[in-house]
Amino acid sequence: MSEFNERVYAIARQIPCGKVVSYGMLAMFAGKPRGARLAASAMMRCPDSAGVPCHRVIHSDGSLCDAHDFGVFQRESLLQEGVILDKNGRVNMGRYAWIGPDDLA
DNA sequence: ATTTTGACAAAAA
DNA sequence: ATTTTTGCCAAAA
Repeated sequence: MSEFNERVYAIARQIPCGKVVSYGMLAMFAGKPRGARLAASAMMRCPDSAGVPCHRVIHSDGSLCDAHDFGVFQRESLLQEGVILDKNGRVNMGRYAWIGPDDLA
């Protein structure tokens, strides 16, 4: 597994319940400022064994993922964690965006 | 080796 | 505010 992917998973595991991050931010925390799509590819593997809360990673504009099947799972998971979605089904990033991993602040 | 393909995102329109 | 275009970068075809 690439160094980048490892870091992506390690960081994603730190996302607290009830919070979310964009693929872009996640990529940035993992050291690849322009790797949003790569972070997405990594998440799509979403190793359950690694306990990665892949449903907490969404689009930078607060909208959820387009892939239908995953999108549904993601919406339900977030709602269950108490994340409120606006009438357009989007997350208020100002309120729910995760600040970043411990070893970064 | 070249082209296509994403669970993306910032910029332009 | 919403839709389209452009740029991204690794993996798969």
